[in-house]
Amino acid sequence: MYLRYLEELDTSGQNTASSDELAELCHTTPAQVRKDLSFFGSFGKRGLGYPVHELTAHLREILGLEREWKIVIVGAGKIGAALANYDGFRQRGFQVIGVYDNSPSKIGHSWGEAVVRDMAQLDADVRAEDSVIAVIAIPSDDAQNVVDRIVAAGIRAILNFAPAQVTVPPNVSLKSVNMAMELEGLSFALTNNFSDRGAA
Amino acid sequence: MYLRYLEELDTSGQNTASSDELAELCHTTPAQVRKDLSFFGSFGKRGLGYPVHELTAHLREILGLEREWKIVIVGAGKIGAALANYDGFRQRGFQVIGVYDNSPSKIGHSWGEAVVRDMAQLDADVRAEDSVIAVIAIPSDDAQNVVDRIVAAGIRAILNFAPAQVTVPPNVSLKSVNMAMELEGLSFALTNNFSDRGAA
DNA sequence: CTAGCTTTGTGAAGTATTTCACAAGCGCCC
DNA sequence: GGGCGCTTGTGAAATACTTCACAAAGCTAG
Repeated sequence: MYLRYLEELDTSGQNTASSDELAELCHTTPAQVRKDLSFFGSFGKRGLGYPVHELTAHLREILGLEREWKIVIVGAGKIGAALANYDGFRQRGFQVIGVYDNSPSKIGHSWGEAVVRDMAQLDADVRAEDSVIAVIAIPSDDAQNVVDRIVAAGIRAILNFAPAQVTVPPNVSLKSVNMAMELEGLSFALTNNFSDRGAA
Repeated sequence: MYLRYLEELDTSGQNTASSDELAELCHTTPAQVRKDLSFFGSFGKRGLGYPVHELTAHLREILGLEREWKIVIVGAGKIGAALANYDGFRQRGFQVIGVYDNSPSKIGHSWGEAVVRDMAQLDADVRAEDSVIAVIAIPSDDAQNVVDRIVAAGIRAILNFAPAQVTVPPNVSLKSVNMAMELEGLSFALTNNFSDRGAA
């Protein structure tokens, strides 16, 4: 989140940003900002603040964003199609290199710029590439099977949109986005007057 | 998350579940399960575990899911269209009652079952309904404007898919899903061998 | 070069969350 | 009905996270 705002400040031409300023942007406290950043190093200048451009570069390095990441989308249903054409990924430097499905009615069909390929090909395609993140957008029932398969194909990071809790070996990173669960969280907040100021 | 697994156990006919069992399903610890549930009441029976069916009902009540929630999707772009037709919402009992956009080329166009209506109508439509959650699926630039507008229209809960940090008054609940940020989290995990076992 | 204003980096203090560990309750069997 | 095995609910201990507060710098101006 810091990176996002720093990039904004950078393009707007601002040279330095204080922890106060970053805190306000990120809805947190100056002390929090300083502790967070100090975990990775000592980037600021006392009396001045943090050098926006340099800190941006440092954070990109820390996050591993210097490397070019590629994405394969698994599942060419509604969500998969939307993600395949979602500009946000490209804008943040993630390149969608393929969309896969195992339904014959979808294979070969082209969606936007991407052509849907057979799941069976995913293995080979992924082994050829390095630095691939898989985005799972398939029905819950198949989720674990497909995940096991792409893990076997050598994928080390998965972003899961299937509303199912999938399990991966400890050397694989997994993040899940469960939209219905988010809605249920909002339902709870409303019902109990919590006014959940949810994370980014 | 407990609710999700309890429903599964319930349909599979299991009558009781111990904290050990729930912990394993949810990738947490038995003590955590017991503390979490005890916050809301004393649902279990010592020596036996938790009554699956009853606890399911309790959790649904706690989460406010007895009420029927309605959803309006704001933005008929790729993400909006996908969400409008996403079955997961319906499956979890959320009813999509409208899709809105302000681009004339999209208004009137029907997407799946929903017809895209003019944003200008949203005010009136929402005031007529109670228990509406807005799902924001528009470009970042407009996000804050649109959010201000629907808040003014009386919406009290927002699920934001725009990759922008929006601000809402304290009596409004907001959750944001930022897909690019999730990917960057995975990038960090991979680059630093963290093997992030991300939340649901 | 010093005084004064600003802002970082960081131990220490203060909160919050998680885990431990065990008494108390429940069901079952004899 | 009493003993036994199991599992909850919960204070207390342990751990994690956030905030405080202040010394150590840097910048500016005179």
